[in-house]
Amino acid sequence: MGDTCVTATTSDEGAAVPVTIRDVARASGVHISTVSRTFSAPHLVNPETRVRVLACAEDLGYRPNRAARALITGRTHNIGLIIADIANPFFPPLIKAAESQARHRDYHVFVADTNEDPTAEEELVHALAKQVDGVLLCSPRMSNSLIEQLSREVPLVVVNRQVTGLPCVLMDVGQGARSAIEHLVGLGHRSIALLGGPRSSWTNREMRRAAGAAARAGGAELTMLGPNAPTEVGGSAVAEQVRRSGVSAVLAYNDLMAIGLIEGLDALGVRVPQEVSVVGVDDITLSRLTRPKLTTVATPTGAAGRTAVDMLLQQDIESPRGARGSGAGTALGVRRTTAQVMLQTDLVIRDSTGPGPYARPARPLAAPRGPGPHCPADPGIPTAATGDAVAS
Amino acid sequence: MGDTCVTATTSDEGAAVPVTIRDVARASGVHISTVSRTFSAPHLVNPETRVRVLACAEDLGYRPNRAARALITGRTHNIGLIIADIANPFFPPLIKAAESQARHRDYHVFVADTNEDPTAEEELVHALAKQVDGVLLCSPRMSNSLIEQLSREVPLVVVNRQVTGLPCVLMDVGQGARSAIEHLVGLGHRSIALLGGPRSSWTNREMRRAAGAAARAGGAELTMLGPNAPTEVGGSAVAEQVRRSGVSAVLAYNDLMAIGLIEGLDALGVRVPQEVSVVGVDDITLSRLTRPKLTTVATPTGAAGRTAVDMLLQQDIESPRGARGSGAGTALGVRRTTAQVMLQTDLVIRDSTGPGPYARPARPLAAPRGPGPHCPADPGIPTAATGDAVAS
DNA sequence: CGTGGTGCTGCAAAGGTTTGCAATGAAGTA
DNA sequence: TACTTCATTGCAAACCTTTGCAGCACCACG
Repeated sequence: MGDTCVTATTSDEGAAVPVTIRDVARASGVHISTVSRTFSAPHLVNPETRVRVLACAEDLGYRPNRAARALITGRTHNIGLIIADIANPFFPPLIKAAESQARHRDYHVFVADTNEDPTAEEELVHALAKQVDGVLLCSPRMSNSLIEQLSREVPLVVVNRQVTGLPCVLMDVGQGARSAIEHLVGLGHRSIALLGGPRSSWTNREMRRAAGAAARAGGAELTMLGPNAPTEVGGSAVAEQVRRSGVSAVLAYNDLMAIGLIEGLDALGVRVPQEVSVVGVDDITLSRLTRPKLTTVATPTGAAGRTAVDMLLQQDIESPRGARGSGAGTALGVRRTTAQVMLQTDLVIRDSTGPGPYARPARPLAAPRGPGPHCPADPGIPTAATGDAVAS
Repeated sequence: MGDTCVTATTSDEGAAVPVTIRDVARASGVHISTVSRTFSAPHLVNPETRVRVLACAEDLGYRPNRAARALITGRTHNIGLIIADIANPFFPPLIKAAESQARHRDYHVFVADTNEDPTAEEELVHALAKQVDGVLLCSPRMSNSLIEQLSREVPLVVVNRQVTGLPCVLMDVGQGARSAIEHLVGLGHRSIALLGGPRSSWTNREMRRAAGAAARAGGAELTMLGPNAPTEVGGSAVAEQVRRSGVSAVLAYNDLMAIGLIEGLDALGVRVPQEVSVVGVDDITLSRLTRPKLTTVATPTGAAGRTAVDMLLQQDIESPRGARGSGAGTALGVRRTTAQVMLQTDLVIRDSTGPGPYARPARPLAAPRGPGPHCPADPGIPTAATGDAVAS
């Protein structure tokens, strides 16, 4: 209704003529198996024949049917990518990196969004299992045991979570949280809040652990607030609570929450960083655009995507699915190699953190020693740990 | 290198035992065709048999192989979604809506990112053609003729572009641009710049056309700047140019550019909206978080995603692919129904626009009549034109 | 008792491709 | 000449599922 305008027309149009391997064989006067080999094992066919077949194929617009190929090879050349929330700007760089890496290996990526719902996650893995060669689970919310169980159905690589026996790509948020707390303590903050994320998040647990330890070591008091939804709304919702708690600094689960919190504090008339300092995690593009610009722990999302794809593909190659010839399920334990890769994080100091109540007046705005300040133009993501960092 | 840590272990683990329809048939003592029917045509099998088969299937963990099914039915129950840039916050809501709509219809969505590259776009359509039942082309950058040609290979629905003979989902950016210009003229601006986007974008052409007409009608001068990359960088890059041009207001191709521009102007010491007013297009979440909050033309992205999926599925149902039985390609023109849906846009007035040089001093901050101001909490997206708005 | 209908199930072909094996012919070796 | 090797190609089975057709048993009706 409303002003929505709908125009409809009908037209005669030629339907797609599916051209198969048989058509190419007929056109080039060879057997279909020769055509097949022209594409999947070119070195086995006579160069002359090959060019003839290729010409015919080109001519007819032939493209191998991946479904049929998958049926017999057991490899679809697709990989699934399960994302907790595609609208969270943390993920797009990871997705892009994974897609590009996959494309280089002649793989396609199936992206699915779970809306942070563990049930949807499980359902999605099942649905994808038969049409992909493996699945990348990004920031999964389901239980470890369920993940392990699902991994028997389809090869899995887990991102942002540690599951024993499964290949994992982790970001060192522990180190990141430590740097952040040290930075805040160095600025003279002694009363700090940790704005927690989803309860079932590995990252969340890791941050609590590391931040707690770092606060103790620095003689600061750490208040745990949460769990919260990892969104701006989740952040702005606790602004009042933060103000009441009387802390002078906050480390948020991610940038989105940090930004939401700053908004919320602003609405309450609390100024950042003059009255409260805020640190985020992820270094999403947005964090460079808000006022004040966000101090945050940069996570190497692109590298994580690439590494995860590499680990998945490597794992796949070792254990080809759908073994042929042998009779009934001869599933004698396949020796599988799993690895865990930990990627470095980096504190990026911008404008949302400032001196706290216990700041030494001598050097007012001095950044603490340790993790040096970064140029905001350079995200400071290490290039280490791309594919070749995967040990066997 | 760096601090990257790699841990590797090997473990014996049971490989996935692929359980097929045959296993279920054997276990439940019926023929495979009965098992097949239990899943795809339950009403054709004896209730008793059905429960027995279902029990066995459940027991064995059987799940139909979609690839094999696709081979014979010609329908994969997947749809492809080709996106110009997944990192552009305009798209995630569209993707989410499309996925959710597809899921309701028992379809899965294959998302792919082209990085705004027309060549990648074409390649992707080809690659997807055989493994999906249809493709949603979102903001395509390739030529109309190429799109038409590809549509003979796989059913297509085009979003944010008008291609005759093909089903299209459009957002009325023309109306949006008009409202924006009228808003600016009403505020007393007479010299306005249009920050153009990619040259090959339909939205871009449409905006130029409508904005030009509206400016003429309002007695304002419109300067065209562009083409530019539809990103923050693209926006900040023209800040200097905008300042030199001496305009008092700018309508940007999208919010990302508008935000980038505001950043750029800020760096040059030009204040928004005091010295220059800026309007964006899309109403991405981000536009509510920047300072100043962005005045923008809200586009109904979610509705577009849902509508596009519906149109694709409807089209698919009419012309099932891979007709069986009939001999060689009997591709006698299939009667296909195409529709074009135009979705309404809406001007959302926030803080990045203010009075211009010719503002009437009487009512200093009065918003112009016409499109009323919106409550920022409510994006003001009309709920019209979801699936059922598709005429046949 | 014969006929027709109905409800359920089995049979077998089909879909497009890959691949182990066998066949062919040519070239090389003894 | 006879035997081996090699490169190239064809043959046919296999992958897993769907579906038109036919068979069967059973019931009702005339």
